[in-house]
Amino acid sequence: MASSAEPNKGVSLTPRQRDILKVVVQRYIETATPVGSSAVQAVGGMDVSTATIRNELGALEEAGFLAQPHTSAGRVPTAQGYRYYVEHLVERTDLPVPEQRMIQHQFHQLRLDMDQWTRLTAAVLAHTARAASLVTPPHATNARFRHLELISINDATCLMVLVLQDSSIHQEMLMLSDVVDQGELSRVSNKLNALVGGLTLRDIKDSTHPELATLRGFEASVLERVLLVMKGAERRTAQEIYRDGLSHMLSEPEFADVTKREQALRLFEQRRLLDLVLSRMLGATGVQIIIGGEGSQSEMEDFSMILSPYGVRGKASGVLGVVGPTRMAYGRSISAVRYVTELMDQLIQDLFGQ
Amino acid sequence: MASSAEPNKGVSLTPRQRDILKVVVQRYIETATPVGSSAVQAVGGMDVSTATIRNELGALEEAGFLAQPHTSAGRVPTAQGYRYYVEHLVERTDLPVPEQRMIQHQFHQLRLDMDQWTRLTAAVLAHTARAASLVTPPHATNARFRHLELISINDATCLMVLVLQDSSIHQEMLMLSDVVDQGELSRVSNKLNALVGGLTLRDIKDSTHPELATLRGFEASVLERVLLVMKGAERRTAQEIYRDGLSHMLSEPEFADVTKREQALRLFEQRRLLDLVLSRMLGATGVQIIIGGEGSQSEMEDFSMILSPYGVRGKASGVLGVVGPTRMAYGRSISAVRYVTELMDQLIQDLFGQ
DNA sequence: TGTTAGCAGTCGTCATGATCGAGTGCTAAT
DNA sequence: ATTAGCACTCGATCATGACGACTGCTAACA
Repeated sequence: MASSAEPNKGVSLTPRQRDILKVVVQRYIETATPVGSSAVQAVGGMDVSTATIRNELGALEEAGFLAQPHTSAGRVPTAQGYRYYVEHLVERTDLPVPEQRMIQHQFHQLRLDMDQWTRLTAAVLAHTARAASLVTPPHATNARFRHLELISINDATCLMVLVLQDSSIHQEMLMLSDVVDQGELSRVSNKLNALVGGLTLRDIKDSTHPELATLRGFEASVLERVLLVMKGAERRTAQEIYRDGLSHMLSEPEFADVTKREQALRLFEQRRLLDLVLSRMLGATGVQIIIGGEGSQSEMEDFSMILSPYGVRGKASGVLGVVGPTRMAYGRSISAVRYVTELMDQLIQDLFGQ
Repeated sequence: MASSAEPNKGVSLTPRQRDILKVVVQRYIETATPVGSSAVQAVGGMDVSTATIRNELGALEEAGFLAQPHTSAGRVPTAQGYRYYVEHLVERTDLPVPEQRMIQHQFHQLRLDMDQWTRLTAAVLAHTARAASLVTPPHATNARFRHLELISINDATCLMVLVLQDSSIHQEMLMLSDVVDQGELSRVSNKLNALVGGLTLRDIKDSTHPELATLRGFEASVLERVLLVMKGAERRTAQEIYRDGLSHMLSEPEFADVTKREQALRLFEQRRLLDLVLSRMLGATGVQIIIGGEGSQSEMEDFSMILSPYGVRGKASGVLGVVGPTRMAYGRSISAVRYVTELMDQLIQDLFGQ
């Protein structure tokens, strides 16, 4: 299920230490306040004394799983502590069946286009995980030409609508150097449809079709633009990242602080960083958990992400997941991401599966 | 420029009172702290004593333009005070020319589709006004059929792509009851294109064309779906409201409070209320200023909006503007909204103008 | 009559300091 | 290995009082 950036060192925790670590993490996730030895005893139903627990807590801190904000405070999980928790300790529960039903219902209820569909996914995910969600629309990794339409807007402009095999739609305004009327536009688009219909970017470039080489000025420039768009469609994670549930994240107590809040908003509004992380996910398998921005920019230090690629690899796939503070409800979020991923896999399989 | 929900009663302020009110509002917008008599004297360069100013402040409070948070605090503008300010007192400056240049540059630099265009508008507006921005993509009030394309996805599904005259693109999945191959789909779309191309919703309904009445099962159901989509395109403010610059708003001091922050996020995330306000704007002319949610839901009590319709009325128009706390920088925001509106008017005129 | 100086009074803000208690680590006994 | 006990640390809370930013009012003044 989870990636492991670091192999968690030569750690071998005793069963009791694992119990204690689990209680500390769960309790801290719940209350957002440092967890002391007596709380562990009470909540965890331990039948050892607080002193023993204190010793164990000390050991866990020594090993790097816990930290103390200040001398007389309880313990707080470190990134490594969370990592161990999600890998070995968290219970992998399924979403309650009624909730599954409700979600399925929402998807089947509406006839949707891809964008609305993606938006709905983001909303459902945010609501279910009670966290901020991210979803990229599904798209193919190999752009394959499906259909081109050129529509005259005015004397100097036309609208180019390009549909790819993954049913993604790309539109662009074309500035014309000469006046070209709709009849001519239709002729050009028909010709190109016939010539490159069903081909991938590579196919087109490698094509030895005699007519391709002899395209005239305007036709050639349209094709060039088409190739550019197809290239863009392959490279980009997505035209847009759909987001929802920001309010869930910002009502967490860690964001009472102004600077923390601004950090969160920057992370969420700037496309740059998200693009980076999400596009990396496209190559992965299964639910990935990134804690404290492991490996990537320091801007994500205090955030965790639970992400998963979805769809049919190559044909129509995207990434979905949730973001939150490192102290996020991993259990619930993982369940939600996993379930929604499976659902999307299913839906896309039905549409694009061979 | 501005709408006036209330005709500002029988108010006649003396010149001095207007000066003082102006200083109080400007100063409060700047510092977010109540403004006292001595501050008015210092900032406003008044050559009367603080005592006199106090008298005037009392009068302004009496008249409903100012309020006191508590006995020994300075004055704070009321909604009515802001209203008077934006109607009579605010200086209508233009955006500095270098800034205008930068904005123009951004728009001309990129070849864009409508959605990217709208997104850029939101970003520019947020950045210029240093506030949260809202933009709806331009669309025609009378949906006019332009082009239909049906694309087979699999045996039971096809993708319907509908382009309207305003160059808005609408896509939808169609579930087929029978297997229909691409050839048949093309035949149907060609037929419909020929039949209803260039017509409005009304035209189509009123049409007496003999072939329209004799459409068979599948063809009829496609047309029906087309009409549904066109209807939807007319009614909705927009498929999507583009938002940006939320971080600007949330870093205002009034949103340090958790409940205020959640109120802001609800306002921004929920489409319902925004839809309502924005669609009302489509019928208006010029920059509209809504202070403290005047007239509408109480959920907007502490917020102001500066909105403006843009585009070519009927052919391709939308709404853009900014949102902020009632204590927002009206001057700058108004300039920004006005300038961006003019720019968009220009751009759309170039594209769709007769 | 409009303006102003002066003054008593209100009330939030801030720094101070005492108290409380949650939680620790250590030690010595079991 | 576990545990009871204890001294200690340190943030959170709260009352206190000084401060000062305001006010409104009154009485004198131009």
